[in-house]
Amino acid sequence: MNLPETGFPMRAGLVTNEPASLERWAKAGLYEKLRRQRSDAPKFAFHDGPPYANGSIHLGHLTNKCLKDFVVRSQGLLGKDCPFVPGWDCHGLPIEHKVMGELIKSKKIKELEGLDAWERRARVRAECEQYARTYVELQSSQMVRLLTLADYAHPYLTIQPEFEKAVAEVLADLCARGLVYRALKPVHWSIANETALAEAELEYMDREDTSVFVDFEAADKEKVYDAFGISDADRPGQTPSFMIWTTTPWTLPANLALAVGAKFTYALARIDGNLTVVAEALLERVAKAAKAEDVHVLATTSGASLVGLKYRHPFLDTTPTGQECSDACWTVYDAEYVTLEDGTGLVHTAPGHGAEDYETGKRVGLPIYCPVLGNGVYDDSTPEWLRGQSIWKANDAITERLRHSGHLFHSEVFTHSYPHDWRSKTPVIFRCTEQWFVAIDGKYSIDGDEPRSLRERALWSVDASNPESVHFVPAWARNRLRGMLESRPDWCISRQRAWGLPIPAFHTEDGTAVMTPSLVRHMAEVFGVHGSDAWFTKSAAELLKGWDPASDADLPEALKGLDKATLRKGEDILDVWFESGATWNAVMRRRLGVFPVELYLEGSDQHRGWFQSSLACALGSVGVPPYKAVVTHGFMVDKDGQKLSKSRGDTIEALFTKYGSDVLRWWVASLSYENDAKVDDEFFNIAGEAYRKVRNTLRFMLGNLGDFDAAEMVDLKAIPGTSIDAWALEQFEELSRDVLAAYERYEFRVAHARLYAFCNDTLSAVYLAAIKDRLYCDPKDAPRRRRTQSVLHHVTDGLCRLLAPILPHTADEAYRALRRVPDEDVQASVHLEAALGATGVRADARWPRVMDMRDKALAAIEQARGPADKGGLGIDNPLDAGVSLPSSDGILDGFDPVDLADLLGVSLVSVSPGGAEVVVTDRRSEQRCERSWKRDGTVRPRSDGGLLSDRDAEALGLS
RNA sequence: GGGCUUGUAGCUCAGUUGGUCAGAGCGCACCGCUGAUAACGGUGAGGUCACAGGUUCGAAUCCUGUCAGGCCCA
Repeated sequence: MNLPETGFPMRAGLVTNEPASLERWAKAGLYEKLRRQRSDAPKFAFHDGPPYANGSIHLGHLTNKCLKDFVVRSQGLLGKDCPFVPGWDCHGLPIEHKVMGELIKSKKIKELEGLDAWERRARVRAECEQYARTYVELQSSQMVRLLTLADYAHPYLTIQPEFEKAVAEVLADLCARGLVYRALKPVHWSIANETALAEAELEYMDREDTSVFVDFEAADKEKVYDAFGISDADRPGQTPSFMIWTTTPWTLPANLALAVGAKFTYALARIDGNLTVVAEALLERVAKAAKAEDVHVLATTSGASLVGLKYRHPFLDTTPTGQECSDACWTVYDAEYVTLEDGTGLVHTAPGHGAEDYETGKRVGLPIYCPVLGNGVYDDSTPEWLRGQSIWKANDAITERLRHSGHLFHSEVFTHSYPHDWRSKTPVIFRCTEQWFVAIDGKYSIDGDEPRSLRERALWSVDASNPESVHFVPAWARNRLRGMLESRPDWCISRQRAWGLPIPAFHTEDGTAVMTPSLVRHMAEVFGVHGSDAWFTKSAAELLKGWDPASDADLPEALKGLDKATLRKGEDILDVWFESGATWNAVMRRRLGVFPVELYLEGSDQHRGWFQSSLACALGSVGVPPYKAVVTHGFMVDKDGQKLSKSRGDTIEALFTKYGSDVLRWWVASLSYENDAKVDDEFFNIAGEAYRKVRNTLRFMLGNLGDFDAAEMVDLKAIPGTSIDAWALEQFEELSRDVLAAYERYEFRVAHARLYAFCNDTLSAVYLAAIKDRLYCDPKDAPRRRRTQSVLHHVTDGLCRLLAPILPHTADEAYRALRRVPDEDVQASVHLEAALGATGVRADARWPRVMDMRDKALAAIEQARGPADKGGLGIDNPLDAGVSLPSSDGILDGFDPVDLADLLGVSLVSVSPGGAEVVVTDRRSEQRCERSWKRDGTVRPRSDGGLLSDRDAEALGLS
């Protein structure tokens, strides 16, 4: 008897054995070795999007990191060279915020307060860098433990000088295209610290404010009456007003427009004598608030018919454009954000003091007017009675003024939740500041092509009718990206922080910003050599050594003679999205020398993030999208499909030790990743079960190859097509084709399902069951046994390779077990292999029909198991049965009856050429071979006294 | 509130351009094997295809709306 024997254990012990594999791969230098080995192979350029270097890896990263590794390893399997440089996003507010918090907590902040602004920033940056590097280390080790294959020895970090240089290069390109401009934009502003604040730096606290209902007199009363359809005879002589409600009276000096909702209904009403326009639905509440007694509606009309009407400002005579409401200012517009929640349904709009107001202002062409200085007082553009006054005090002054001039309908004090500066705990305001923008609609031309804007180029690059368009998986991702591109406003790329890449702009003494392409290119070189810290430690003159204003063609004539020493460094840093948007340049184009890249693969949130920022940067810089294909995956949700709570569940380390990476990866491979995936412990357990099944199939095959040497391999393509070995081999080659095709299309779920089904159905249930008899009982060297082992070896080898992208540890373990590689030999690895090629074997074309007959026969055998009164024969063990198979039109001609019997698990099969039905017979009266347990009709006592069949007697050398 | 997206057996999912199936795996139940054994094999039960309308000779598959989720905005 040749029973299975293998060192490949049934129990995986992933918790200890995976780290051993990692160590082995590290010793062998697997990543570098693979690169060398594939140096002449076609390249597959795959680019890692940088996760943020903050915190530990969690479930959300699991899909992303596994899917990426599936790509890397499956491309290797397909014979490609797929270098993969992992990256981290290291700059940005979350880290700076965290670091500042720690500095405050540890009182170290006090040490910094005495320093000058640049020194202080440099110190904070040093802390931030340390913080980021700590998390890069942590995450990197976790990703390694997840068995992902990447150049972890040489990651890209957005804080590396060469990376910073590459980002600045892209910025220089955009400048050269004329896409970068400076303009006003409202931001959260802390008056106490005179600085812009980000969302994360706000604390919402209750605050008491005065809210006012203000009447804005119509500029042309007749037009208002027209809008309400009031006939000439019915028109009152009085001039009607538009009533607004605001909680920030101090922004009224900056009022430039009113907004209404086009689809709402507005009433022209007389409220205690006031003739005013208010949303119909809010009229009652407004009247009640002011305790008005006499309310009478004259007429109603839609918001749409109010659009375009003009009004007079309650206390200003001229707009900031110097005109008297003949321009775009002081007009009623339609805006989507108008609601009937509260107020009057007419919204006071000050583009310099609100985000939505700003958008409206941009849309209809209003100036972005902000009469408030950084320290919170009005500037000289305001009326004398406001000039130099603090806005908080002005609230009262303005309210009083309105009251006296009869514009104040009502005012009341009330408490609401209001944003405060997290450090000074003082209320924050919206204030316009100068920011850097990338123009989305500015046309430019590259290499003399037709001038088109970033938006046009981006839309075209994702347009399905463009033959060179980006490929999207899943297909709807195209629409999602397009929708966002269509509506996105200009990109604000500046931030008022320290932890980031400085925007290399300088300012002349009169405040003019200087940032020419060649100046930025010069600074790119400086960053490349000294890192961006140089911006904080060196003077403008030092930084600009080597840049000659006189020969800078883009510098206005007036500035050509400027003295570099008089320039002041800009204090803005770049939006981190700009940095990650330029990774293709730093990592792929400059470092690896490939552009554009084959594939970007990220979560669906990156439609707004990385996919878009990368596209904008590349189109502006090179004119070509950075990626040829984009794959997106969904998010992790809990068991019930709800958003995953941050505090939930296990740490990633706990998952490693509880299940092992191969099990986690097997689970990820099973996901339809384009949708959201539910996570739960139970699912990992299920994945573990499936993993064990695959493992056991491998183990059984390895066991039966324990005495087989690859040198004994028979010529596979010479195997007769009617043999079950040819069938199995062909099944494997079909599997291989399907799995490789699925890998090529990033359909890991399909590959996963095919592999699992092949192990269970094709192998475990059919082929392995059928060949057991010959493997166990044929003489060791019998041609039939060696032939089967040859196929088994080939299939095992091939299967390991196909599994390798998903189960890197287990596949390698099995691959090495198959070759009996000693532990100390670290070189052999399945991950260096490509998939097996086709052998050219041709299984008989009748096999599908033979398998159909097998199904029928199995059903008949199942039937025969039942007791006699249920039409059965009472046969429990299939080996107690014999089967006669019908072979109409010669379907079974040339097939070996022993193969057929093994395929059915019965003792004997006879072929009946004229038969029509499968006939099962009871063979329990026949002798049973002690060795093979078959009752094949040749069993008789042998010379040693045992009851054996002919085959088994021969195997034992008995007669 | 808007853009994109999901809702098919207890669970995870397949179901191409509307008309042979309402399918697979897991789980569950029952049975076999005991020379893959903390394994292996076989059989079976389970669904008004989220809900409500509509188009059609006919819809899980097309349209509209509702409900419940997800991502990103507002």
